[in-house]
Amino acid sequence: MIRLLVADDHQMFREGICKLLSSTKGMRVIKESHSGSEAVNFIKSNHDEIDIALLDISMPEMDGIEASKLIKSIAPKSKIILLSMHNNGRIIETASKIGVDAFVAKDACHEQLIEVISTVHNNNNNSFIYRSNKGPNRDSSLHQNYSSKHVQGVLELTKKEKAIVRLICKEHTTKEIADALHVSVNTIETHRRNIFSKTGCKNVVGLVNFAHAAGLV
Amino acid sequence: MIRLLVADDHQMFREGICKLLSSTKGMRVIKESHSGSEAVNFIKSNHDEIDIALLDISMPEMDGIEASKLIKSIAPKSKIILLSMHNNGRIIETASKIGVDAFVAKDACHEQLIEVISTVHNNNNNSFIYRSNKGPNRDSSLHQNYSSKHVQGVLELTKKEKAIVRLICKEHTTKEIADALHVSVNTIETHRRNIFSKTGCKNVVGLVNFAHAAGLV
DNA sequence: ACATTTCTCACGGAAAACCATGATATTCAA
DNA sequence: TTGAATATCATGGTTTTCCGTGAGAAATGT
Repeated sequence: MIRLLVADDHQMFREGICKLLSSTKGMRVIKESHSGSEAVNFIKSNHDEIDIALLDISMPEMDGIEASKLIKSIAPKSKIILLSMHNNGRIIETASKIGVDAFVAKDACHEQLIEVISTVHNNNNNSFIYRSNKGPNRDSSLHQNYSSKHVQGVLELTKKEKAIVRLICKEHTTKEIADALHVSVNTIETHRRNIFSKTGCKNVVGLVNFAHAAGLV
Repeated sequence: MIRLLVADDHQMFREGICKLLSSTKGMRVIKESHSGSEAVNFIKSNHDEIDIALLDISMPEMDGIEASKLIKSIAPKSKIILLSMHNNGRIIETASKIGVDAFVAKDACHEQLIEVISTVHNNNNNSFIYRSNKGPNRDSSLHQNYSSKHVQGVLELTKKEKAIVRLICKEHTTKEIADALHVSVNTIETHRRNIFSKTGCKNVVGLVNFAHAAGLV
């Protein structure tokens, strides 16, 4: 019996997927969560009750990537499968780097998901599984403009950078953000440049798209 | 027996919701579609087989809004319920104006959806139903800056405008878009201004967010 | 055929974004 | 404690966006 946790902020999707999984032989949904932090808290106090956590990338309070890192640190035996409706190549890369076991796009069918769950459950070689019907979207990587500093694998944004991305996505200008955070405009501009470097975006437009795919908004 | 059509490009969501609906007494999912155009085509050749169409806003080829208009014109008796993960106030407004019967956010639970389906089915007074657990997001409407031309109810973008929005969302500059469409930069700038007016966005960032909510990307 | 909308283009100007580069202070984990 | 990563700030310049305004041509629908 594979014991599952399912976290997704869209209740309708969560209920649907849980219904599908629950009616699959050998699987049981132990816990449904509406946010990353709720999922992490559950696992923190119920160490050995979950075999695999299915986490949506895009969630409020704490996104799937952040939640994955915490879960891997507090319960290293738990397997993690990320779900997402976007399939941004960079995010998939990040996921695999932080030890996530699989990435399944929501355009996959539920049989594929079930197959991945089984494989992950029976698999101990730490390989990374990717499933989608469209293939990873490499559009954004066309615009890669890494500075030499970031050539190698710095794929994650810092907390401050994430906060700035969120403010940008709320239509705030650089000046407004600088005022809000009580720092100089120059500082925010530097952050912006670093963020572009890390995410491979050409401009704010790409950044907003990235934020949607990464669940930052 | 309420006969349903369910259209959503994310197969996993579609399967889940269909499973939930199919196991509800009095409801039957007649047809699943992965795009707006597929849904429209089915209804075109199967006029009287569908009572209610559940359409996701965000779909490739043809979005839910576009599909709604076509369905209402070829099968006026069909009821339409729009589903969306975002709940942008402006889009909801548009939906109600074009005669959609209900708007249900994906953060609602499936009981709410079922209740709305029943209500819509038994309702002939053409009222518009809205269901979400968060309430419509009015953030973007804080930045309303309608020009006098558009004060009254021009809520929809033209085909060209939609095309331009899509290009903007692909990180193309105004000049690039002008070249691609073989028109002057001034023309694209005018389009941009009109688009901002219609959508109430402050800048491209807001526009990209709108595009995501409206299913244009 | 006529009115409305849509699409096209132009000019001038202000604001914001974007780029390159370099530098110092702080924080934090090894 | 000592690097490494993070966060801070600066200077000067180019490009792009954003705004207001006005207006003619093309397409569309009634």
